[in-house]
Amino acid sequence: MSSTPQPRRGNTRQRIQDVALELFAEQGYEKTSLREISEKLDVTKAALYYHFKTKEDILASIFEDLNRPVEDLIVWGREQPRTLETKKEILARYSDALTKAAPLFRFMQENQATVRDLSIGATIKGRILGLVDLIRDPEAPIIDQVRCFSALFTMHAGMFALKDVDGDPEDKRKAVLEVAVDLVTQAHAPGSDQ
Amino acid sequence: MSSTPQPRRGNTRQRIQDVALELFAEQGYEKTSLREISEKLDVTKAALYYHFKTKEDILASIFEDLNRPVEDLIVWGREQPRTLETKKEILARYSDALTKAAPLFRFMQENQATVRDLSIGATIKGRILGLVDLIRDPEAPIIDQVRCFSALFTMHAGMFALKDVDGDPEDKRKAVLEVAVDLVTQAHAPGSDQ
Amino acid sequence: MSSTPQPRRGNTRQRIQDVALELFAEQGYEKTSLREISEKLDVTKAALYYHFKTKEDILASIFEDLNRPVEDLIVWGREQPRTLETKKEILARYSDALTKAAPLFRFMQENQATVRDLSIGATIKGRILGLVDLIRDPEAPIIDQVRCFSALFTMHAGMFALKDVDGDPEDKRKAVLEVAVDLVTQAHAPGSDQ
Amino acid sequence: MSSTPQPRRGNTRQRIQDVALELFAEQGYEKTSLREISEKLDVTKAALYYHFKTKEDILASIFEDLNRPVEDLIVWGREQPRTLETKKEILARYSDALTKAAPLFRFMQENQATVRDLSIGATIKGRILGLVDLIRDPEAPIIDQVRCFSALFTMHAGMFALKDVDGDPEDKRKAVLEVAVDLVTQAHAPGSDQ
DNA sequence: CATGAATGAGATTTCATTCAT
DNA sequence: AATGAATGAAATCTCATTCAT
Repeated sequence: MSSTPQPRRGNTRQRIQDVALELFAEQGYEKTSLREISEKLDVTKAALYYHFKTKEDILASIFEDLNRPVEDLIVWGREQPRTLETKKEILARYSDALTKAAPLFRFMQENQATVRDLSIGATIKGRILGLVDLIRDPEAPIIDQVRCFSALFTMHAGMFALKDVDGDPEDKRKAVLEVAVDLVTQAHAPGSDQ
Repeated sequence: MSSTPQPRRGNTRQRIQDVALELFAEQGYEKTSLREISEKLDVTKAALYYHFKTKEDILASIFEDLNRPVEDLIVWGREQPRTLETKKEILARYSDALTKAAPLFRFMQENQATVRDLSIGATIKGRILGLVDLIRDPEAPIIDQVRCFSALFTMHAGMFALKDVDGDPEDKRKAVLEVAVDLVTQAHAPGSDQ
Repeated sequence: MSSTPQPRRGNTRQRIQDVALELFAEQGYEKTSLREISEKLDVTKAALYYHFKTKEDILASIFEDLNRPVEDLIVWGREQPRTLETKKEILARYSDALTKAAPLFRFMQENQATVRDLSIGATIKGRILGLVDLIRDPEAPIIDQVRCFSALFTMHAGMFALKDVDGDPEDKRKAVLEVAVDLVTQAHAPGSDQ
Repeated sequence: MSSTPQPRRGNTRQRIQDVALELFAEQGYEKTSLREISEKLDVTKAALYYHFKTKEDILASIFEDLNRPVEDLIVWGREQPRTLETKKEILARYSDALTKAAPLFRFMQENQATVRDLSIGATIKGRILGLVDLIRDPEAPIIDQVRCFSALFTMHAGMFALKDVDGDPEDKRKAVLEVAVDLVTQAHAPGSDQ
């Protein structure tokens, strides 16, 4: 006896987030239906709505949880002197954050159009600009500003685009970080483009 | 009479592609419905099906048309000697191609998850790898390979992410190209990371 | 052969309105689902959406069609001299209109709370006030204004509440009209309440 | 300590009824969800189920409580001689009852379709017929019976429809009552319509 | 006296697609 | 070259209700 009624554990909310992120990252936000999520969790769709107000809310909650380190990083960065050393440290920490929440960032990378007009869209844009502003100098020549953007793109895209290149993941991560650091270093040097 | 230049005559197919691309780029592929497209064109949904077999087919046809220059570029590139000069030329031509079909590439950039499992997904991946392989050396140290990827990411993302930075678009384009060229140049130099 | 595919006649829109009104009047607006309507018509739910944008739109279209006579009556009434004779004629014509579109008016009578915050709510309120203003004199003593309201309520409610009283429907209709006429006559007489 | 008059103590049942009636009257029965009620009370939905068996039961309990005076009135009326004086008194008392439980009666007025097939539907119909039977004479000409119905409709609808007419509420109430009394007086007079 | 967690049923709506005309 | 009418499948979401604790 007591076969079917599984012991409703208190971690359902977390499990929803986990499964949702997994599917969102795999298939995209719109192609992932709540039915799919609930079936994978073996609960009803309505159960999702007990824990989250909307589908969008599920994503928002995931983002808020997993993006915290980046937020903290920005806050930290703003308090530091704007030296090259600081910038390198920021890149290093960011690389770390990206790696730790890889599925979220992969998702954001691959679903920009979708995410753009979700409620988190504005937030995300803000975070990215916040980051860029820690490493670029708005007075610098355009090319140096591009280098700073490029450093971030490289880290973002590098995480996922290098899957097909073989080599140890940690090595690849370091290589990506190094390229980013190079770019920022060049951008930081005065008269960098002569 | 009939001085109003009734612009429908055989060009419906083209108009569908134009409107579709505009909406796909603006809102994303899934959030753009055939109803929306047909309403903007002032035809019925069924008319779309006279010209295209499926929604996906509309996108595929757009891609095929607008991506041709890139395809040609790859073919051309393969016939050239693998010198730094060639690589620079490829980047320059690619920059040009990206600019000329900006909405398409913006769309691809922002809808990766969607595009990935559409029929064009594999094609796209192939094109990108084809491009990368024109400029990177698979025997080179990982960091140089990353630089090559980075050069391409920079051009892709640079097109759209720099909208908020002020400055003349053509200047920005040149700056982006220069950064990409720098990256490839560094990657090309033997012993680039010592 | 040719058994199932019924010859899609061009009157589906009308049939939807008919069935919808019938069910709305019988069960109320909210308790009538689109599933129910479509099943009774032997079409799919989606077919309803080909003809109407929303559930509310179905009701609105019914209202617009069937309420036209009342609208015309108000227009007509406004052009007449504000004599007792005119008022009597208005009541007579209104009684007629109510009878001819009985299900609609029964529905409105019994679903006031629902209808109130549908898009037609404001319209309906306007029509009723338009009617009242044809027969009451805003300068008259309150009691006479009440008599005018009462005349209208009587006709509205009388239509449906008298079902249980036996007698010929046409006789009942005449009796209701007569009571309404009496009320308005009393209200019209100067010094009616001494 | 404990000076703040913690108002929850055994009165939850009452508070549920109050809030429920308020929302039912404002928005209608179906458009008011138990979630809404419980949120407004700052308790959980499950708490409602501790006090009431079903949503319908909440309404039924409200009705039973607030309709008692009407019930008593009917009982009292049945013991009185069927004189005009008695009828007038009944109308006066009914007017009073309607005013005292205005939200309930407004609710019933505006949600007839809903209430009709709830369990209280039959009860309500019974009460109304009970009232009508105190003032009409089933042997009288139809027109006089209509006058009696009309007197009641007038009181019911008058309560809410006159909101837009300006004037002191108590004055309006008296005017409505007077019209009703007039109607019943006319109905009572033998040979009233010659 | 009440909550936290969940369910089953069902609602409205949207979409890509089809096909006779 | 295109339309009018419809469909089947699915999506998101809401609701009244239950029950162990």
